[in-house]
Amino acid sequence: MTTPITSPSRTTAASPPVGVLPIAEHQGERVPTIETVAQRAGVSRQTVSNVINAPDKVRPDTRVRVQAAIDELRYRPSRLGSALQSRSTRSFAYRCHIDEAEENLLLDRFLHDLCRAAALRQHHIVLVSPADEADEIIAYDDMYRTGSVDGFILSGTYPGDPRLDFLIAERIPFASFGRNWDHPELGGWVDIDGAAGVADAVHHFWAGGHRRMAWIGGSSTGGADNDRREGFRRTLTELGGEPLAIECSDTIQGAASAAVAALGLANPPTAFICATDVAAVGCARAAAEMHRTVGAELGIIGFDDTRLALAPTPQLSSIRQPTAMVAQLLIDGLIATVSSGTIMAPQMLSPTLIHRGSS
Amino acid sequence: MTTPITSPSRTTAASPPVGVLPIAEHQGERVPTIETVAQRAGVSRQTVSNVINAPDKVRPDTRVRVQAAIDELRYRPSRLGSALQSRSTRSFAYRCHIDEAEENLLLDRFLHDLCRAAALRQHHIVLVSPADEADEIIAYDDMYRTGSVDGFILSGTYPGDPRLDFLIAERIPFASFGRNWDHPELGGWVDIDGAAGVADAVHHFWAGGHRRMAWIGGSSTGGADNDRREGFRRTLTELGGEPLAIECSDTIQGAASAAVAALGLANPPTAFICATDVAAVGCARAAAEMHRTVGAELGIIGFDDTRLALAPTPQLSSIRQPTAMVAQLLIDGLIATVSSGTIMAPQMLSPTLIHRGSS
DNA sequence: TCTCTTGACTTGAACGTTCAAACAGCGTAC
DNA sequence: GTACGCTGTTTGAACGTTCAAGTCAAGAGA
Repeated sequence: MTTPITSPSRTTAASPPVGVLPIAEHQGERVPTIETVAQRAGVSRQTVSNVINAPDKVRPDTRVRVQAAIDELRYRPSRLGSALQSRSTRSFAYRCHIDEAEENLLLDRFLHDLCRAAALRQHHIVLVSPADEADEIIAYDDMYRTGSVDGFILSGTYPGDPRLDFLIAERIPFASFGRNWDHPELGGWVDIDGAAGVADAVHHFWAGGHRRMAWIGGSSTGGADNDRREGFRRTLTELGGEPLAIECSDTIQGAASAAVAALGLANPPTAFICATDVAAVGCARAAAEMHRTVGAELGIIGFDDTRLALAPTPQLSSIRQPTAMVAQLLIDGLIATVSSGTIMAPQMLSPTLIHRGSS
Repeated sequence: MTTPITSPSRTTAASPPVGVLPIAEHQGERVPTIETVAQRAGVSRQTVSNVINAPDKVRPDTRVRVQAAIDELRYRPSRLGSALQSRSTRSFAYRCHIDEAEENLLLDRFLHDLCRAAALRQHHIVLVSPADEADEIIAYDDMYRTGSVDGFILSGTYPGDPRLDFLIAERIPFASFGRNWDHPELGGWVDIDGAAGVADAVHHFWAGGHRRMAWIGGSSTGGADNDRREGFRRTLTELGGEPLAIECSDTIQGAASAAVAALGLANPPTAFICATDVAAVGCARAAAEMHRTVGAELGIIGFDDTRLALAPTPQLSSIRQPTAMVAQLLIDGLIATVSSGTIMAPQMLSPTLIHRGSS
């Protein structure tokens, strides 16, 4: 390469672009349109459109001729043109949940699944990144009114969530990962039965001989956390055990000290069921600090089955949420909402307890 | 609420939507267009357009009249309409990097920063989620040709990265977090001087009396990893020290066992400089296992300054990348590329060593 | 008074698509 | 032999915006 080297600047001020590569469009090369293809194939634009959208309406020989023109010109229909006409952008907005304060490996996975599910249906995910809660609703309103997206995917709903109220009141299409805690009957959501997942874990430990179990979770008032903790309480009480629920900050360190304290009690738990994998890793660390062996005698089960669960030795059992399925159901549900104008039926999915060395 | 409760189904099959909420558009309510506003204000559409895009071209009294109509109707200009006309969607694609195998807290943060930076410039980020590397290029090609986005933001570039070759060859606008390793002089990137960051860490430890330091990093062939490791080697050699570079899998566990092994050597290192926070947490765990106190006598410095660095006790020093700045520069650079047709000038930013208890 | 300029606003056209209606050609039924 | 239907294709219009060109009235300069 003989291009002269532009020495990289180290300043933080934005410097003007240095010209190197001429973008095709700036070179006067026009992107082929449906009209270009039509002329090339000697047909009208509508016939080209039909070849793409309804091939059976076109005589086979015409079809191959048009297809050849499409291939030669590398024509792809403009999403803008069809969006304007069909009044649908084929894209949904999702809030970029990344908050430095919380572990969110699960939502990362969900975001990934969401993209894939959307792509399967020829849709795109557009991110929103509001500064705060009030801004979030403003951003949604703006995106919908400008026609940037057809609807919204939510996650992490909670009792009194203003986003749901807003979207329903404004009659904007949405689908949510997380039930509508206040009015589940309204639908528009897919959720995981967290209480059932925790119940599985309790039964598993009970069958393994554990009689004293502790719940360790965040102090969050979120609906999902309560649901899981209550699942723990109820199930263990039904079995005749005495539930111990411990609140701690949602960090490895916070859970670790809480677990150390619990293990120091007069009648310490022999098994921990955790609201998140973060808390579970904290328990594992506490066990190490107290020189206790994790496994049959000291059980730990996490939640979400993220990569974190694989970090300790032994690896941690965890309750896995079928995020890919959730994503697919939400995308399909939201597409249906957009086209039919009706909210999707609610769906509750069951999580799966993944067994590893810690239980 | 008296709406009849639809019992949530527990099946995994997608069920048809149950109607509850009529979407506004399906009720015959038309979204206001520029024409609606024009009629309401008794002016032509172009005047409305001017009020929005060039207010100084409109007489003040007309302006307030039109603005009142806009407010009353809650009119927002259609992004589709203007995009079609201006041939620009004001959106960029970014690949959803989430791979179950790797820790990516840094890229999460970057994604967040990217959204914010884009929003500041009235742009949106659209996600791509390709199945594999070949699919990635196909997806880019598709998105660009269909006019779904104006350009691409890349991250995690590496020597021989086919994406850069493709985008340059096809003359598609892009900007990359991570230099063009093969042809840095072509520009189009913003990167962090990883070697310089590591050099800072080495100097810091050297000044603190450490003479034997170890580098712990993944076995990745990525450009950034090599750059950082070589920065370590070079700096320590210049100071007269003897560098020890250890390769391990990029997991907490992998780094921990590598660090345990290193600490068991005849002439063990007294400080670890790590390619990622993941590796640094592994070192901290190794120290705990070997009953060594992290701090002045056993130093650890991580990379990326993610939440992970805050998990151990003491918290870990880490080399922080200014991702928000990178995001802003890339967005501005890409916007300039789209409008001018020239690739942005390369920019190298310096990372910052954040001091905490571990060094 | 006539022309020229300026400011304020309007109109036509275009961006790339698809829906709906129109149309041509051909075979079939009465 | 006219009417009808079917198939394959074309044409007009519309989606919502903005650019470019146009109109029209008022003020300035000669």
